[in-house]
Amino acid sequence: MAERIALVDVNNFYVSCERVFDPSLDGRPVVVLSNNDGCVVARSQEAKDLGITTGAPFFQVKQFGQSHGMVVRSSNYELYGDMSARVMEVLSRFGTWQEVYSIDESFLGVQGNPEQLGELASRIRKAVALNVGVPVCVGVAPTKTLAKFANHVAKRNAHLDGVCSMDSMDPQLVERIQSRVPVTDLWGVGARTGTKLAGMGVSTIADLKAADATEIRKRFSVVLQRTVLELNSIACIPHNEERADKQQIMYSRSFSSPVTTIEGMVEVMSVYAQRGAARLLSDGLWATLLTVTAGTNRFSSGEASFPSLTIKLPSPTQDPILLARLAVAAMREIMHQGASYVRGGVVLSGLQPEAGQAMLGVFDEGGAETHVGDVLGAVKARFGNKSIGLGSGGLAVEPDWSMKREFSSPKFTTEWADIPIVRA
DNA sequence: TCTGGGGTCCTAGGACCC
DNA sequence: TCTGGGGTCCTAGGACCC
Repeated sequence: MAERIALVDVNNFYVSCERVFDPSLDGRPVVVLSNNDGCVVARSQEAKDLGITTGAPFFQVKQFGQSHGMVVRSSNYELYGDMSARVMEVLSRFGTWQEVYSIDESFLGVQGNPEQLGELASRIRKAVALNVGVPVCVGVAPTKTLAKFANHVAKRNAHLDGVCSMDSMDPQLVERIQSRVPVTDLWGVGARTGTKLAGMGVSTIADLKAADATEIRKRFSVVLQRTVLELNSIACIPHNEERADKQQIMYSRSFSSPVTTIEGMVEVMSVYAQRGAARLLSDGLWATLLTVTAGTNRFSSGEASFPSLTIKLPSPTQDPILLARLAVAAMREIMHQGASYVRGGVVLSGLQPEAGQAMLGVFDEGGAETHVGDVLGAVKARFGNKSIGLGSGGLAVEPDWSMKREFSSPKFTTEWADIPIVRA
């Protein structure tokens, strides 16, 4: 009985979620766009086959795609978040431990002989398809890095039926594959490191596996050294089943049209700070640092500018009034007269649990304001995000910089009015 | 006309302390 | 004229991930 790690992820997750509720999308090229309908962030296999790349600006591929029958969706994070929770719940039944790694990926602790591991991987796949309706691939190996690699192999070889368990593979075959796959396809090796490695004659996974781990650490970092060890079946990336405590909360968006006035950015900061405060409240956290950022268009000619300012909060807080006021004041300080901003953001960091502050709160003059935050949060939870807000954050009408979502599907699973009706 | 958002971890270097 | 060494904490920046 060997201890192994399975990496399960959903194929083309956002597209697969859309397909569950609209089967007419099956077999067609489908893309899902980023916020503001800016870039392509997810593609169906058919869209990949058309040559549409991740990150492609939508306006550049729109014409071409649509002339090939491509279907476009704006991102529907309410739907994807809910579908993700369902997938993770199903996966949790199969592991001795589970680490949810991203919205569509999870590591699982699994055990068994080679035959049992292969069967388990197939069962996982069937269970998710049956219970949630989305397709997954499963990679099983002794380390996280190799599990990611096995998953990569499962995805690229249709005859494997979405499953690859390294224990059942001929070692020579593994070696052959590793000597063909570029090192930058590996988890943890990006473009920068790839270039530097190429200069040392390391271009495939097999090359990196054969490299001297100590030397790699000297020239790169402990991160890449771990990758080398993991390729050699020495597990050294720890798993944290407990979600590590959040380090920061960021609310940052590009605008659907540029903001050029101080009043405009003041409005943005007020809204964004309140969104950030709402997340602090729901996570039970206080912030001690507040950063505001703005940015001009980095693609247009001329000097781009990205002003930002971090301030230390007078005391740990989650108070939306205080945060909005300080964010607005900070933005007034850094923004340039006459600049045309296409994005803005509020970052809350130096986070600490509110529980530790409960006793101090009694002596804290911010106590009354905090109460307002609770009320705001409760009203929003019950009547929706737009039901109440402070000052310029309480906008009854969408401002013209607010997000564009032209092709959104309904919130099939999280909104009563949007729940699909089935007639038999 | 139009180009995402939200994170993590590691390292180097400076400030400060004894 | 000589000008330590070890430690911690913080921050900025780099690299990576999905």
